[in-house]
Amino acid sequence: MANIRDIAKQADVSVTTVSRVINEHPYVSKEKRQRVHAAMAELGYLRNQQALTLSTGRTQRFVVVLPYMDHPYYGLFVNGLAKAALVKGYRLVMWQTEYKLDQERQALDLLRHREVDGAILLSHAMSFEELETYRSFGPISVATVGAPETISSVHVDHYAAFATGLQVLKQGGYEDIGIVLSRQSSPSSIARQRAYFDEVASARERWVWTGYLTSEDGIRLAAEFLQRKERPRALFLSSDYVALGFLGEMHRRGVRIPEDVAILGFDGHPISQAFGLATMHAPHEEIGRALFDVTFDEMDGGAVRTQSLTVTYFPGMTL
Amino acid sequence: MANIRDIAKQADVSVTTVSRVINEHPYVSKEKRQRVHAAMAELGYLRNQQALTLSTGRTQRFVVVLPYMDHPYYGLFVNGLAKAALVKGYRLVMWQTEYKLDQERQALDLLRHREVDGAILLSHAMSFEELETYRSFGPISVATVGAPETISSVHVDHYAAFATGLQVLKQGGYEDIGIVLSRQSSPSSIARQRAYFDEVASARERWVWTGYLTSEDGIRLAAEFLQRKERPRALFLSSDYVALGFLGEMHRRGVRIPEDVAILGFDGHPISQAFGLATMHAPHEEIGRALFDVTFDEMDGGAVRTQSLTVTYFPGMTL
DNA sequence: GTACATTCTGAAACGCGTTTCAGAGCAAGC
DNA sequence: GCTTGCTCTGAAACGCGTTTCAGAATGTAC
Repeated sequence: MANIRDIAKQADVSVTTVSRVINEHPYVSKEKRQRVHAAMAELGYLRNQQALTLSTGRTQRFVVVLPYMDHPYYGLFVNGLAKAALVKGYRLVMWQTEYKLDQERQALDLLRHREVDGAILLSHAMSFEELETYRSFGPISVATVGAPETISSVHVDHYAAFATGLQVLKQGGYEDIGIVLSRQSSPSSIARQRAYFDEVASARERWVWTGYLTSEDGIRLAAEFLQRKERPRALFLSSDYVALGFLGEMHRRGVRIPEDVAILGFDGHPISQAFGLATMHAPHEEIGRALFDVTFDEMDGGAVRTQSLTVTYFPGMTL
Repeated sequence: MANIRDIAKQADVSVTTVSRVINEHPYVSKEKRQRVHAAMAELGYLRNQQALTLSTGRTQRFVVVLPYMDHPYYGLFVNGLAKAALVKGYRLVMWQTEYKLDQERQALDLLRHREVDGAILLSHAMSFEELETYRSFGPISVATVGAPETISSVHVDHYAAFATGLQVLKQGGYEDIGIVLSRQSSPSSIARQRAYFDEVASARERWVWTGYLTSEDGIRLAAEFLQRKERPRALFLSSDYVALGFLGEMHRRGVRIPEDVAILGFDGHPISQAFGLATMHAPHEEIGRALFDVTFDEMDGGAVRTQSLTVTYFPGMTL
């Protein structure tokens, strides 16, 4: 493995000159430039990224923190992140946390130890107070709501999104509406529930289901839903995968959708289209892209930004 | 940001001693050890991972190469990879290629430039001959079949898996069977098609559909399938997501499954269960885990390994 | 008392590219 | 002819932790 000093010796120039050639600095004579190029070709020179990183203090990496790698929901964001990272020549280090605090801390320690230039959290269990303690080590951006002003955020306006979805249901003639949320105490769930109570007259505490994340949870929900004596006429589920699990299981049990119960999903996964699931399409890929860009800009002294994106209703046959 | 030399000065010892304390080398007197610990605490010392990497030549990172981040199929592998990486304190750098050769080359250049210690390819367009040229820069493992003996491989035995699936269909009384594959020229597709021609008497070239990867492709397939005058009685699809897209769209069009056409999927995604899709469950997470381990072991002088895992039939209501 | 082993310590070199600084050579401007 | 400014060059320092090597101090064995 030839290094920059070997090249210098071979081309009979200084290491400085070699470095200048590599970085296309103008002040190198044509002749020496050629000698250096020849030497690099001859010895098969490859720049050592580690040394570069140590020298410049830039790793060209961001850590992406997310609870589950195998939930398609995060794939949408990561796709956007990856595309934006490619443009800027950045690498993404993925960190799966399963919402465990020590895992989130480990991920953020990458920032403290200068292993990455910034951190992007798609979802997190950590409080913003604690998250802020890492802020001095580099830019931090989140896809969640409620971030303090030191932390950039690009997110769906969950309150507005849920309000819109509920209006769609109301306009469809549904009055008794239940909602299905993911983690009970997450800021997004809180905003969604707030919209529910504000928007729906018949809203009741017991028609709020929490703790549903996956299609398996959707299957479980179907059983639980049918056990209730009194049931809402429509369900607004905060995840397409839960909605699809619910839909499939209801179907299997011979329950008609939307005649017996109407459902509206959330996210806009491609697979939802196949089953005619009505859903609120959220721009997750776009958020991923924007999260990367804001983190990148902040690294170069850009301002902390908060951006709130809106969702669009995608009609389907389930309501 | 205090460095090791600052600590040395503060504790009035040499940098060597500080390094020894950090690495828990036994030959440090109790007293100096305490002084060093005190100095580290006082100055808030954090070890610079970059310097460590430059010095040891180990990055503690692998690059994971995959075509699409947002296809749930890869999530299954990555989940296994992430779990194994966590155990060994390794980081995963994700590289999305969209099957573009230049992207795959860029990813492997990380290996050449010593930005990562190894490369794990979940799927790739690159030939094994070209892939082998990167082998001298570090361990390379693939989840695909047909790797040369210098490259580790952990994969599903696609021939056996497809043969088993076809036998399941035959035992179900289906004689006219069609197959739906992903990329036409991929080694796995070739093995699958081979199993098809070997196993099914009525196998015909025109009942092989190729180029179907996503649920959207599955929707498209439904339309194409119904346009055919002559049709097989059963379809074996090499991806659950294609199968689900197909299933949903057929349903929408009023085609009965399995009465009009039976379907068998492949992968064993959780969502398939919700729709009662019969499928061949492949141990993708397990493969991810094994891929990490084999790459890791190879880095420490372990042997190149080839491991072939089998799939299991998961019954459903679609055949 | 001598020989050898063990424990402890630190200076210096190493991994490798970038950056700063000082200086030389040469051309243009007055 | 002299000053100013640009072009070009390289030595040395820097980022920071690890490792090698030499040496000192102390303990144990015969």
